[in-house]
Amino acid sequence: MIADPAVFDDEHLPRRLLHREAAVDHLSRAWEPALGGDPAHDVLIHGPPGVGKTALTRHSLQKLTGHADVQTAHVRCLGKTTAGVVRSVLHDLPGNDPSVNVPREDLCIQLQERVTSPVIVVLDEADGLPSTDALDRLVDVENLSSVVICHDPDEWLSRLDGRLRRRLSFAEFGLDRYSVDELADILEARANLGLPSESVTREQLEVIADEVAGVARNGIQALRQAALRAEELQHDRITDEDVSESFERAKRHIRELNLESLPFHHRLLYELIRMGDGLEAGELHDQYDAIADQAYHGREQTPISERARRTKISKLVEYDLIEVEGKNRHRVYRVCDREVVAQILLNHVI
DNA sequence: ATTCCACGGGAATCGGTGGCAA
DNA sequence: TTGCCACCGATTCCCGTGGAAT
Repeated sequence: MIADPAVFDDEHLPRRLLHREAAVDHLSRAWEPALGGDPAHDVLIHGPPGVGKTALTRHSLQKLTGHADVQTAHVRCLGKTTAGVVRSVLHDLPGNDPSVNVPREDLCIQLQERVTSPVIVVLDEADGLPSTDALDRLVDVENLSSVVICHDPDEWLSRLDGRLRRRLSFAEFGLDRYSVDELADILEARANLGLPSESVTREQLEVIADEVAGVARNGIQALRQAALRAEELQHDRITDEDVSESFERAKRHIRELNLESLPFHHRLLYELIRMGDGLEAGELHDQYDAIADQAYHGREQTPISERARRTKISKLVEYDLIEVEGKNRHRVYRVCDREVVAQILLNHVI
């Protein structure tokens, strides 16, 4: 059923971005100076998750670098320190990576030296930065211009000093969620590329677009899951049931990927919570202590303190893997989807 | 009103890595 | 080669907070 799986990857960039013409124009204008070898203008792009901010930027940068001598760096800011951001920019530019123990100030100096012609740096998920210090460092570099991608522009701008705020709000724009029709167009284009012709109807695509409320990323994943289900059940085209089942499957898939990406501590706590099906904090800690020695036996890691467990638990919540009910000592932990299982062996322990 | 208890922020610390100078 | 230093991520320790239980 799926002719080309890559079409449904998060990283896949379509040749043409549908329904983002205005935004593409906006970016081209801001970057126009770079065509003549001058620094581009800074840009602030905002909008809810999954509406194509990153795709838009990557797509437009690709076009730009095709006919202008511009270097680019794409930084995923989430959880990065200032040094981490600068390091990541250096990584994307030509030259060797500085070693891990180079002080922050030296990294900034290296960056100054390395940027001799126009460079555009994308700070993706900039809300994830602890401070705006990283941006301060970047704008200090001559010839370097930035693209800041964030969810809440007001919150972001309020964190900046006047000079930076003016620089960024010069070319600022937001992306909205797609309408059902627009997203259905996007899904149709993907289906044409990745699925055999006529395997999905326009109506089904609209159902998906509607269900995911205009969030392109989720829509594409749902379409993929619908196609996978059709494949498993050997339908020659996607059925309405494949579609209605696809949403839960897409969510589950994302959760499974998230869970597997986490270290052992997290997965062990997750598994305890899953088996407990509604555990109070006290119970959770007791169970952890009871099995810790055996569970960690033969592993590099060692059991962690209660405080550290709380940090892991917050991470599980952040990743939408568990939920918390109640307050204070009566809060209860529960997994969001009991079908999502951590692939660790606990049966011999519990 | 007081006690209890878990949360979560922040500072200190630990362990591993790698450059650099003696 | 060896010792020293700076980095960083992960962890522990300390503690203020706040709502339920007593």
